[in-house]
Amino acid sequence: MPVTVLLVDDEPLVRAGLRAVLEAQPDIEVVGEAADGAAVIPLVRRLRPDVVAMDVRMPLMDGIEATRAVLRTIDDPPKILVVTTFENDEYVYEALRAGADGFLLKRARPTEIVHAVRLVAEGESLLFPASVRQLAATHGDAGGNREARAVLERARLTEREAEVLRLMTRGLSNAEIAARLVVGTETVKSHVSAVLAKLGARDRTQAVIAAYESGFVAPG
Amino acid sequence: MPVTVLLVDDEPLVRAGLRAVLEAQPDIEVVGEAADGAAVIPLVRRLRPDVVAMDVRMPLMDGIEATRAVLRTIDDPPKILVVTTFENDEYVYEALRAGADGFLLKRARPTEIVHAVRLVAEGESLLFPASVRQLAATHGDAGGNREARAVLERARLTEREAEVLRLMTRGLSNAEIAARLVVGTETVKSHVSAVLAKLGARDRTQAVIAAYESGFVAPG
DNA sequence: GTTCGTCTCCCCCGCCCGGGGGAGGTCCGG
DNA sequence: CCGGACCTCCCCCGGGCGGGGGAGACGAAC
Repeated sequence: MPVTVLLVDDEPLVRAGLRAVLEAQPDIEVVGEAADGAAVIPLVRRLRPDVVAMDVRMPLMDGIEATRAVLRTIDDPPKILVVTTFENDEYVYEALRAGADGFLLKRARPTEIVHAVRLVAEGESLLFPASVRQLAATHGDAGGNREARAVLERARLTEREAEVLRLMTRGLSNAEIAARLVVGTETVKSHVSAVLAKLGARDRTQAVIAAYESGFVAPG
Repeated sequence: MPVTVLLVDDEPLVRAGLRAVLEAQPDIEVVGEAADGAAVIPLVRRLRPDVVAMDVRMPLMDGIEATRAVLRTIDDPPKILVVTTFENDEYVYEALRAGADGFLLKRARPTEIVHAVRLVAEGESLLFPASVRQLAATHGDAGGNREARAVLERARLTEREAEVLRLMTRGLSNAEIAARLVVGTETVKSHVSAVLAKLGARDRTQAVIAAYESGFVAPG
């Protein structure tokens, strides 16, 4: 069965864009749209979407409030994918606190958008989707770190994946990790790929950054 | 003129190995050997080597003491390249404090050894030579960070290189950095290579790790 | 007993990365 | 005036990396 998505954004253009991108996927179905967070609750009750793509900034009720409302009033709530325009949107931290499962930049490429929807639908948390990892890297606020750590935990790396990530943060290559763990390099590649996917990282460097920024490893 | 090196190690075998590796290079010349730190001062006075490859653990006077002695009593002192067997040798921090310019693991590959000698001879500090970067990553001691930071400063990245490193720590690819700085990707590659060389990093991931471990960038 | 998650390994493939070496430009200081 | 440092760009080249897809083995949970 396909992944069902509810779009919540005050701009019709953005909704149309998201719909076009997502509907192009055979396994994703957009089941509804809303122009404001205030309309979300009844729609979620009726449509029971797997994922809600939620804009942060909306006129009546913003994405943070709407996220809180959904999680508070709906049992077996849908996954919340927060959609934001700006990288340095402090609201994303609010959304994290509110319980959002992932983030998405509006200017993300279609493949990234699709990827993000699938990931959250599968129950994986998107720690550093698209360029939000850059936000984490730039944001000087100390409070943000705690949330990131919590989300990393929710990313639920398996034991082996966590071990591989730890060795990545030591600067080891795939071959070196393989030697250290006494497995084949192909195995390591599998784990590394899993780590990259779960962290929303494009390459091992971004994964290591995510590890530092989230407190998975600490410097010094 | 060639780089002149003085070998200081209590094990003849290690000295022979280092000599063999270094003498194979046309631009490197081993001008002397000593079996203990206690013999270093007069030898340095007489031979005036560019680099002293100094073992840390020696019977009479260890490498840290010898390093302090050399820097204290010799004007225009040679560069000190500390040679150690173990990755987790707390002594390397002592050596850093004492003013050593670089580190070298005995099990490093010949090319790495040669590379390290050339680098310190050129006045570059080896922040994470060979696998000492792994030490920095594992070592939980908070005190170690200050030294690393100091050495990073001594690595003297140019302004442009520092900027490139900063963008690397944001997870950007060479192409993305090029776009950001409005230069060609080949230019970025040059800067990246320079950064890797100065930090003793093998790839951008290790460079980012070094940046975090040294305090060049801080998480959160 | 069957499903599911995890760990393991395999193949193919494109591409970015990093090494090596070279070269022109500016600007500053000796 | 002439180095020297720095920034810029170029070439060639090999290899590691990451994506995609598949598959077998094992133990735990249902």
